[in-house]
Amino acid sequence: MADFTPLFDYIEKKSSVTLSDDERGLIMNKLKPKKLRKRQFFLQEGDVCKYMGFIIKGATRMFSVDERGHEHILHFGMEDWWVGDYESFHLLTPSKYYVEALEDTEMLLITSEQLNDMVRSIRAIAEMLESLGRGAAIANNKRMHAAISLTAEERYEDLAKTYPYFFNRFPQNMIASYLGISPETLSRIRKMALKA
Amino acid sequence: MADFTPLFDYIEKKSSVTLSDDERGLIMNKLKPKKLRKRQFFLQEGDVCKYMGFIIKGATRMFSVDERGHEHILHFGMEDWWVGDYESFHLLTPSKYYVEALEDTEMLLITSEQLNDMVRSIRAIAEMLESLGRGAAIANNKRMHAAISLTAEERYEDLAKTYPYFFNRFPQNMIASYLGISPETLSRIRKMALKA
DNA sequence: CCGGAACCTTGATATTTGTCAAGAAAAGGT
DNA sequence: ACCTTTTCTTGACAAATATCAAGGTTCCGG
Repeated sequence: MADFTPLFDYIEKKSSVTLSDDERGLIMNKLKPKKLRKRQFFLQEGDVCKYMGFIIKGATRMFSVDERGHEHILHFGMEDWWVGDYESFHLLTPSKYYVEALEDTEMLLITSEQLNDMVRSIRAIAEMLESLGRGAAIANNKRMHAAISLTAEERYEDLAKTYPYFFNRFPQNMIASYLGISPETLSRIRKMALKA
Repeated sequence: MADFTPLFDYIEKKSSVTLSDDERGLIMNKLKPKKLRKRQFFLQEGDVCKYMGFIIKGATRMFSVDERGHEHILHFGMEDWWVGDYESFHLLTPSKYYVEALEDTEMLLITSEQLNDMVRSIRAIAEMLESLGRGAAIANNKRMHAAISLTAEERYEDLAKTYPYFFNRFPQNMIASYLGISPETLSRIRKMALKA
């Protein structure tokens, strides 16, 4: 039996609405548990992202691979985050991304139709989505602003402040990829930062 | 008397819901027309962004200024776009950005409370916001992906495909700022592109 | 606990992009 | 149409970052 507690807590926190027992039951019927082993893929390039996943435990990365074979990490995922290619999920277009488990991961999956059902029937879900959308818009703006206005070093420092726990959890070469710089450059930046 | 037609059309298109005459009247009461002359500021750094503006006619840019005095354009705005600092608008925090008219501009302004009222009373508005949020999330992901994975030249080509009309409307140095590169680099990239 | 894989660092060098400065071209106001 | 301001281009040079290669760690599975 999967543990839905983190999801219930998350919905109530994001929506500031309490879930009834009926609603909890409904949610448990709609979301389907899924386990991924480390290195297993949740989504592969070219596939349609049929599910969004809520992470109960574990971590993921979403990345693309360019013509030269280089990987570019667009998002990490961890406990209490939703993962998946939002564009593909909503438009049903083939994804340009991979989503891969970085640790053994437990998720709860939902399809687009099921999500729409729940938005209609459960007020807390609708409000959670609004809140999620707002937060994402604000976070995206910040990250985009950093990308166009900061140097690699400043982006590193910004990330270290915003998501310090990334550094305990993800290998440095992936953090470099997330920042849009090479692993070597990140290594050198960190050496500088120690002295300063 | 301000012309609300573009806004009505926009709401109906985004929501796929038809507005009643009552709803149109309500909208006309809530949104307040505002004209900006070229170079006039809609928002200045340090101020709270009390209004979001829907552009009827004209164009704007939203930008920050760093310690070295360099400007970084995060967003352009033009007809049928909403402009303002979303973070400041929702959290009522001082903005880090300026929003400036690049042409004589006519907008319709709305406050956070008025928007909330309308979301509750007019279904089309709620759906428009959902659609807007979805579209913004998708566009943000694309732009962020471009920022971490493409070279300056590739980002230029991508922009030329996605928003070709930017080049007719905005000076090249601003487009460079939007791309996160120097005006000189953009000039050189364009020269290369002609030959290739 | 051993061996391989993944990860990190460092150096040398190449490439990309930024900076500064000057002049040319274009745009805008009166 | 003229003058001023803004914008664009070009060149020389500097700085930032990527690439390639090698060696040293650390981590993990058997």
